[in-house]
Amino acid sequence: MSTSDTIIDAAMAIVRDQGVGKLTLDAAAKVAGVSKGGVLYHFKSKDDLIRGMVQRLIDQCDQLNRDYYQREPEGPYRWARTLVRACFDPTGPANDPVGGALLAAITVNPDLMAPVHAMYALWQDRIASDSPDVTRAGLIRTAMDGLYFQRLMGIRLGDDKAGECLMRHALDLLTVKEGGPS
Amino acid sequence: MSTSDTIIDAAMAIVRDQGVGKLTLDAAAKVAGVSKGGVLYHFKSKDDLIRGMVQRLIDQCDQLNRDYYQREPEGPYRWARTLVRACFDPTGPANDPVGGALLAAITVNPDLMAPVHAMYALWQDRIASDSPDVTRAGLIRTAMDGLYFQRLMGIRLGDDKAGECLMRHALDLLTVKEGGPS
DNA sequence: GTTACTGTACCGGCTGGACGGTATGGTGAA
DNA sequence: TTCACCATACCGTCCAGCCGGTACAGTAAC
Repeated sequence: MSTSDTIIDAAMAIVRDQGVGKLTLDAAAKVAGVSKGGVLYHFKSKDDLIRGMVQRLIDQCDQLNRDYYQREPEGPYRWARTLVRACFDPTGPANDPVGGALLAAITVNPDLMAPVHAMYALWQDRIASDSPDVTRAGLIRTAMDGLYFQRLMGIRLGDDKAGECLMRHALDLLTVKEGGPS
Repeated sequence: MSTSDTIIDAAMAIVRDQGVGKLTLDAAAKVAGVSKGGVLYHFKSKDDLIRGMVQRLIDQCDQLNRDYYQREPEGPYRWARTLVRACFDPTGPANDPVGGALLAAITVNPDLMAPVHAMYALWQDRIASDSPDVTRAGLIRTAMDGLYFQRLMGIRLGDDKAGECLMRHALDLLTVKEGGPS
């Protein structure tokens, strides 16, 4: 793994374990096993480091979604269903609040959220492209954001079983019933 | 209004307008029209100030929910419906990202989130108390968290009309149909 | 009513440390 | 010897928290 990736991993770990406030160039360097100069060689500034973290998160999420999309059967709400599945992937970046990258971005410099906004717009388009009821799909998608939010905030509402139920319920709402009511 | 409240208002305004990173004791003092010494007289430390902000937010949310609960017709999912209505209140703390208090808390010191966790548990109990399908109610509630998340992150997925649709759809899912499928 | 004392509310300067960023030195591979 | 890669040393700034004051009530004894 490249040094850049090692540094990003270190920064992610700090945010996850100690909070955004503890993310400093010194700390990231120490955890990554390099010097601060090393960090600043790969990232011109702290903003740049956070930019890297956000990009990493986006890439991971996007890759995860593409993988799940392949496995998801065709039909209406395919993208929305994909989003639900990916959100409950135990190894995905949604779990294990690696998403602290977002917290770092929005607190240090809101401009760093631009790539995230772009990605959200992209996902919105994807969902809209194959959802018979965009509002329904949007609601479920927003619920997935809620899960993300709860994980970021350290809120634990139910056990794994409750999470499983939630996922099934969400997928159920994204299944078009034959002859059912609108 | 007491000086303490004025200071909290000032801190909230700073977080909302300039971001969490700009929240310093000096800045809060300046906006509140007192000196830093004055701030530290009312709040023993910066953590203590953020504690006050979080508590204010919790109180506001709780009050809003109680108000809406009174107005909400009786029946199943009453608490869940209340939560949806309150979430779309244009004057409520959910809109207009005053909730930056949460960002301040989780970034500066995750321990400060403890009161929030407690409140979430309380709401969970309320919802569970009158929801025929707790998973359904939990999903909608999580979607409301998602809205909150999107607002915090500056993500704007649809216009006001889309928001209106989302609310109606959520309420619709919390309406027990006569003779409908389970 | 005046003096002495006490507590509340607030001011403003100071400092020690942390942190972002720079400048420069070193080192191994090509 | 050149260049990518990283280390070390250092600087300027910012900020939390501390502390010595001030103003202004009460209040109580004389």
